Amino acid sequence: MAGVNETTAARTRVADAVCERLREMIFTGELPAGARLSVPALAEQLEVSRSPVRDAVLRLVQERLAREEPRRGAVVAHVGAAELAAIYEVREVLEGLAARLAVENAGRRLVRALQGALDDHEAAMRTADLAASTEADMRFHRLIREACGNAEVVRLLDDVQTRVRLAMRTTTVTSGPRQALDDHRAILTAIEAGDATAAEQAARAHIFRLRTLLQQQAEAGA
Amino acid sequence: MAGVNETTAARTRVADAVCERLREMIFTGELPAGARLSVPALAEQLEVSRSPVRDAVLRLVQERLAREEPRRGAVVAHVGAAELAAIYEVREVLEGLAARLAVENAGRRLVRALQGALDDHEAAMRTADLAASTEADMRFHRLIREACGNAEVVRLLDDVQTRVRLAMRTTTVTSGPRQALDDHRAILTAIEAGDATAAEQAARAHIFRLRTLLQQQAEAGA
DNA sequence: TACCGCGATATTACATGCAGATCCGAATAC
DNA sequence: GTATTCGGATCTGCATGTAATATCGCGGTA
Repeated sequence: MAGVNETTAARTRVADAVCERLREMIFTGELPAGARLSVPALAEQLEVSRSPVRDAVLRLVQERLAREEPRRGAVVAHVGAAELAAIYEVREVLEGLAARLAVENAGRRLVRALQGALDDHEAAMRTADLAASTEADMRFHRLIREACGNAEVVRLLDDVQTRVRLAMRTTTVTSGPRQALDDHRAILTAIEAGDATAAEQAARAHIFRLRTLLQQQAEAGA
Repeated sequence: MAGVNETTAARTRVADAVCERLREMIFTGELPAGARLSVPALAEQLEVSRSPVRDAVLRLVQERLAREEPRRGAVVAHVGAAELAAIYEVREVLEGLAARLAVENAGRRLVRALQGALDDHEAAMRTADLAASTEADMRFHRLIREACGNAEVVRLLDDVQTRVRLAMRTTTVTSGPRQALDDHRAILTAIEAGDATAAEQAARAHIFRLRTLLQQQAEAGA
């Protein structure tokens, strides 16, 4: 079980560990977009039998991290510009919903946590630490959706974030962190004020701007 | 392969057929909410081996039509009132998005199709044909989302509709067809006028009313 | 009668066998 | 030089074996 149970020994399920490992390999680029997910090859590489690998690959397909090619098995999904735009259209309304619900549900604890994420984000920007900046950015969004009290919203936005991460690997796009910081401030202000409508609008505007930015980059790069 | 390949002989994949058959069994009530999805038992009943049944059950779990009980395997999901409310919150913003995009993308062809669905819906109401009424209702929504040009929206709303159907089986709720008809008319009017904002608002208001209705029924039933 | 331990049964999750299908490359015919 | 066909290797998808383990009924005991 080398390379698998090292990280996840908690669950006794090999298929879960394999699935997690494959996700990791996809996000680190070890398995780039378009790479074939050969069940026997992966089984040998991860030193497990084919059954859990097969289960894991099927799950990745259902999560849209992999695609079933006609008769070539599964390959790592390539999230193109058009698909990313579609995802962002959905993300816009979902983040707006999450922000609105978060205002209605949460209190000062959320505000403090968001302020912390924002501070970290600012600090990371000052030191030009891209990784920390991205982490703080994602944390900000995660805090909001997890405070919204709607499990469906959380699940769908988790899914969105995962696929956006994949798209970031497959296509070279950046999400304009400077604008993002201002946007986040506006969202936090609205949440702090307890203004659900303003929070929804600010969150939607944030994602809308990101989408516009991505479209411009896609057109420039094409 | 009795009872499986009868309906779906096209795809050479047994697991797909089993998955479809299980869905059917769930929606017809042959497998009620909470029923155990025993892989060996289903394999014998459907006269296939355990492998495709296992694959199919795992897929149903991922689609949230089944849930993994700790160590009892999978059971048919029970969509409770709270979960249904959460789904409807999401559905509200997604249907709104779909309506807005549909206005921006589609033309008279869509309007005619929607008018047809509406007419059928009215006719079904007059004859008190519940099944036909439900069908026309669902068709109306499907037409809009499939005209929106965003594959993500289509997929997510398909998912929503599936789980709503499951909820309708598991809990006894009706979606107030009379109000729905008026709502649909308002949506169509906005689409016909090419007013994207009005269409979005009308679609959201429609789902919002349904959600309110469901909540009232849940409270009354509790 | 209520409670509890225990054995029989059944199920999950993983390992492995196997047939059919597909793709790639090489050799051959023209 | 180009097109075609054949062969080998590999993969997918289904079938089945198997160990560990949980569930459930049942009889014994207080």
